[in-house]
Amino acid sequence: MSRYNVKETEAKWQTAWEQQGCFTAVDDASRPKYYVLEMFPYPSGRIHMGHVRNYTIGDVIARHKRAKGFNVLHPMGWDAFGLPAENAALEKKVHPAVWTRENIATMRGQLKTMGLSIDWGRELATCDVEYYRHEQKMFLDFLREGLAYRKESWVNWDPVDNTVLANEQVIDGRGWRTGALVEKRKLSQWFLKITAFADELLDALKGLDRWPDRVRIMQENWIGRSTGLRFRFRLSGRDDGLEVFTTRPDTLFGASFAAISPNHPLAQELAAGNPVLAEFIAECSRVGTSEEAIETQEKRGYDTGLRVVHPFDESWALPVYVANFVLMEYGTGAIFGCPAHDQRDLDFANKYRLPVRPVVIPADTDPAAFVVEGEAYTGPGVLRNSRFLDGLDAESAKDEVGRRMEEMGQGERTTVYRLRDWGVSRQRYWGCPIPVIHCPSCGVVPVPESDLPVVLPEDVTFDKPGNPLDHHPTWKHTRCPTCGGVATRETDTFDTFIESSWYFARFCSPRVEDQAFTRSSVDYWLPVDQYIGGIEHAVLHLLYSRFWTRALSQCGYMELPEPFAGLFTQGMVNHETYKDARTGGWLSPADVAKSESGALLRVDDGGPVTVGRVEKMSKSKKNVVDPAAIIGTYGADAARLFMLSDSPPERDLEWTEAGIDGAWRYINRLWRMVTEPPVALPGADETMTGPFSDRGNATRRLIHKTIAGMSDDLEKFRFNKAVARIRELTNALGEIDGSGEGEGWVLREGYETAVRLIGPMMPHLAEELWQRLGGSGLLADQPWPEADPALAVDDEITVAVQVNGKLRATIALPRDAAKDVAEAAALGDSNVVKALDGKPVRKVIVVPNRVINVVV
RNA sequence: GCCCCAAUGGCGGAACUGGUAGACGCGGCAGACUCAAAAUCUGUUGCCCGAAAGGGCGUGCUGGUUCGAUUCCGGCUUGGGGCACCA
Repeated sequence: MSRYNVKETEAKWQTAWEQQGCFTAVDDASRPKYYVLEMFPYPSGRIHMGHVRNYTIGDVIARHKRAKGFNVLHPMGWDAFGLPAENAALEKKVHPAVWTRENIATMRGQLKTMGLSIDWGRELATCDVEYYRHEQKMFLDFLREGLAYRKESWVNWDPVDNTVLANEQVIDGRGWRTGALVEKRKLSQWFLKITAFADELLDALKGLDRWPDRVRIMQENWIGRSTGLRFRFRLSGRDDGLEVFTTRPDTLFGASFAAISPNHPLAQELAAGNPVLAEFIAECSRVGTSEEAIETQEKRGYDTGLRVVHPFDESWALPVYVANFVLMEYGTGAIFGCPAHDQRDLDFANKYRLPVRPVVIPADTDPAAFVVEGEAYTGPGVLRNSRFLDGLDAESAKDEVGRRMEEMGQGERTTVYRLRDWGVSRQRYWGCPIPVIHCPSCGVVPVPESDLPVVLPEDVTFDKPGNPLDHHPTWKHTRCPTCGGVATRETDTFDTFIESSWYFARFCSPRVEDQAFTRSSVDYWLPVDQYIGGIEHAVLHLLYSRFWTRALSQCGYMELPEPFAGLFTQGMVNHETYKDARTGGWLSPADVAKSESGALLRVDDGGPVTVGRVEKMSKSKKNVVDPAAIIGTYGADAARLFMLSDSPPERDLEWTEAGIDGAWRYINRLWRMVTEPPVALPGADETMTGPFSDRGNATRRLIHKTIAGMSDDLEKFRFNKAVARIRELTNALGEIDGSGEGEGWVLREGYETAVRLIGPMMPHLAEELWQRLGGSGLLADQPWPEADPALAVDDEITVAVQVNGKLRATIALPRDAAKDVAEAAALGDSNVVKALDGKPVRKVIVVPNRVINVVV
């Protein structure tokens, strides 16, 4: 029995594909294109199982589309700027550039062992000046178009390290390295006007019909377009007013307080003369900048003593609080609180003993008996206790209040968005320099295009906290392009989401030097036909890319409404967790083995191990399996097969030893089957002739059903079903010993089909078997098999017969049998007669080719 | 806190648009081959009653719509993703 030599075989075909330039994409307007793109990896050091899953899925699609005749673009690059490289610099004393480039070299080598059909000639890294110089130009164009501007905004500040912290570096309100209480600081920063496209970004979601619904819903909610009323309260005892925004003007007569954000100018003004309020605002600023931190904290407020006058009742005053749950970024930074109909307002009112007055009463409820205590009522209803609104439904009441406010000139109906402009300044080293100069006399001056690129200097040190660009002896010192005087460069760098907002376009012409991409290449290749990545990018990365595409189009770079026509979001790769039963410390799967009794023990000292939950593979829980080790042992095809088997790709997948073993066994089974057939196969160049044994005919039906089914499965990303189907076919082919009439032919057809169908999933094994079956050329260049429609459907169908919805029998009927024929056959079945027990038949429902339900 | 998603045998999952629940795989059990083991192959395997034929129950919980619900609707529970400076 010969053995399948994975190592040799996989290396052999990888070399063959590379030498023949199989996957090199060439612009060719005469052919239909297909652009497959997986989200490019951050070069963290080594590839992980999430990458293996992502790139396996993408490669199956790319190879399938190639076989279907498309001109496929399938590139790879590196999202190479970012925080981890700077952390490595601090922790391991290695320069971010060195660390990043070494990681890229390692990961490129690892990816190449996966046998992906990638055009490596288009590889790019975003930390290379050849890449980021173009986004500096784009930024200057955005500036010119009014899409970029400066404003003050808040950052997390570590007062010990004197450093700006990312949200993930703030743990329970403290800096991750120093443990110091984090403060909020105001800095002048660059913003991109994504809100200018809010309506477009929202409305265009409808057209993204090959995106998952949940991603579209998440983006819709993120943009958060809502219509409401902006109006002005009169402040008693003051000349100015307080402008608030509400989406519930109907509840105005249920108001019991007004609240402003701690960052509201009025709060700042009052704090100047009020140390207690100043302290309260300072406390609020100690919570981080993230919305999560703000929304989950206990709702607290400070009564300013100010009162606002109810717009429809001069004698009605409401207290004004500074409240920690009011966001300055949304609406006007001030609200009125109606506790009965808003949960946050109710929690607040209960804490500060403010009145709770229901004004929207659900239909069929006695208004006198309707009380709101712990839970706010946010459903529909009829207005009560609301003077001129009484009796109206909530929607009409909103209109009525809006109309009257507009009449009085005290407010206006308006649309607001939850979406905020995109802050792109980062006080970090390892990123693209922002191409502006600060001049003491001219202010902020853009770097002239002729002076681009602004190159990130690599001769920096990390011995002091803060941004190394600030400490660099010469880099930031320059001359003002306008007046020629002494000036300094901006030392902030761009948010790394910028690099990932246009890399898909750069892949279209990655080597062009004087522009970001050629117009003809993006006109041909874009949009990306199928984009694949994790659901964690559902909002930010995808929304920024959609914005960037529009901004580039506005600046004349291209004419493209949407960057990604199709999107697929894959699930995570999980693994069981293990702990040392004595110390409670996490153990890696490699440190744990099953004993003869079946218990899990430590490999090194035989100590007891407790098994924890199945969780996302993470370094902190040590439940990681290294893909390189798996590929080294079982080969890329086994790893790829396991990634596609069992779990549907959008769901989480649990990595198990048993699963990879199963994939490995299947590969060897297929190898043996094709290389050691039970009878000599007819030659590859002979023409197939019948007749065939009954078993042969049945198998041929299955072969063609498998082609049809698998083609459909691949189009719909049902890779787990595709794997099940190919296994079913393999099982059936294994039943044939070749003794029946024409069975040699059936085996040849079956083996060839199976090999071609597994091509996208297990390309190395498929290529090797294709060669051994005498196939011509590379399998990678072969067209996808076509199903014979006459063989792909059954003539006879098993139909279920139910009595009152319960299954009582199954009967065999010809395909598409007439209703009366089906009904007669069903009623004649002995089990059905028995179940009917002589009762009169009231109705018979016949669903052709599926079910017959007899109702008695 | 807010937004989004998921839940089916011992396990991963299948079931097309509301029409035979459990395809395919893993694991288990029994057998073949072997001195033995591994590998491989064959049979069997949702749970309960039954010798069998067959019957009852069963898709996280709970209520509804329907001739018929894993699938649609209402209310929960548990787990996961995102929340604007992780990528």
